[in-house]
Amino acid sequence: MTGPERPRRADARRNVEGIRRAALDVFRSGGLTTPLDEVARAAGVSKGTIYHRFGSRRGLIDAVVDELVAERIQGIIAAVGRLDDPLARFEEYLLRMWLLQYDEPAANDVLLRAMPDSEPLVHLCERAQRFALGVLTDAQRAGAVRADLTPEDLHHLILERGVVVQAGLRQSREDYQRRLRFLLDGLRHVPAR
Amino acid sequence: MTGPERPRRADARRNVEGIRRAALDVFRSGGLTTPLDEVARAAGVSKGTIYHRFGSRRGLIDAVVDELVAERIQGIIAAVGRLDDPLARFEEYLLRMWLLQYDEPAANDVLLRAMPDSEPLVHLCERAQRFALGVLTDAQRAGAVRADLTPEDLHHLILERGVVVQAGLRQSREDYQRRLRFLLDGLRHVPAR
DNA sequence: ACAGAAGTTGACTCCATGGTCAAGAAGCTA
DNA sequence: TAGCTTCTTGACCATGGAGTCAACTTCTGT
Repeated sequence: MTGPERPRRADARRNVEGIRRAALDVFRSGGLTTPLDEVARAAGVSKGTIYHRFGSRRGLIDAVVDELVAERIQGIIAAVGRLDDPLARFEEYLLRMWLLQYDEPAANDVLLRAMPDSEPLVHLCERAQRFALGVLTDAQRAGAVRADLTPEDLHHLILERGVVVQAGLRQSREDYQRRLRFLLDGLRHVPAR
Repeated sequence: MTGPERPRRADARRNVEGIRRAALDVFRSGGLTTPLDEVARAAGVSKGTIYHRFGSRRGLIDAVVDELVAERIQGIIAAVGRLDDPLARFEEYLLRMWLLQYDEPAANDVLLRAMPDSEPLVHLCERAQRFALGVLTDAQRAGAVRADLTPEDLHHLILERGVVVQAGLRQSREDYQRRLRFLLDGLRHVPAR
């Protein structure tokens, strides 16, 4: 759609790259809502330049989201895809998604808010969701996961973790992980009690 | 400590009462962080009056917190206290706290932020926590709840729900409740698997 | 080395919110 | 009802972040 991009001036190219780097850095540690002034400062550039180059906050996010999260999620899908046991696949998928959320504040923002109109993101999320659906139904068919768990539940469980992490209730990674275990146990098939 | 309160003028008394009512109303539906202008509007009074009468946002909250949440929490403690079965007590306590959070956004704010220096609140929270500890250890002694669940976990599980509800991920009360079930099931004693 | 295009800047506007205070309004008492 | 005191008001200050733009700076091709 966009024409053959007439070449930009050298300093412009340099800046765009610098801003991308800075954004990755800043967003990774502070989430997608970090003030753009900070990105600007980190890139040694003025806020105006960011707007000039990327149009808006969202533009910048779109330009960076792939490297920021998409790769990680694809990595998870790939890794889980390599497993055989249905229950292991199910639990590993959730666990890895949840830990990604803990490790990268930005991942939540992506999963939570940036979605509505970032094309590549929507695509990615759909893909993940489709994958999750497969994992879930397999695990249920194998009798490893409770039957009343719906795909929406799964989706919700992930969003929920995002919110929790984002809120910054102090908890060490170990505690976080231990508590995820509680959750997972609650999702397993309940033999008649 | 405060002297015998020389009587206030009639309009002042009327306003204080009106503001309290309005605050209850507004905070109930919007949480404790709702702009005070809204409270003022609802009370048919100017923002300045609120500050004059209550000193600060926190002052207003303190003046209202009891009627807003304290009673509800005490109600829960009382109701659960009447139950006998340890597991039922445990689950009922959590369930009711969680539903309270769903039903009243303000409850979260109370549990989450207002705490640090509101005396009555601190007191109440301590009481609830002590109660929860009893419920937990009883349930664990009875072998109904997993042994590796700590009191901190319990506390955290409640805060967590608060955050989730506050974030306003759309979910009907039914879905919310159904998902709580997953959580509770994950907390039960796990017979050797 | 210069003209003109491309790029950058930072001060500016806007908006929302918390909180303050001098001036004016209203209640109370004699 | 006058006069004193208590109250209320709403305009005002401060903060902090989003986004804009006219003026200035830096490239680049000739």
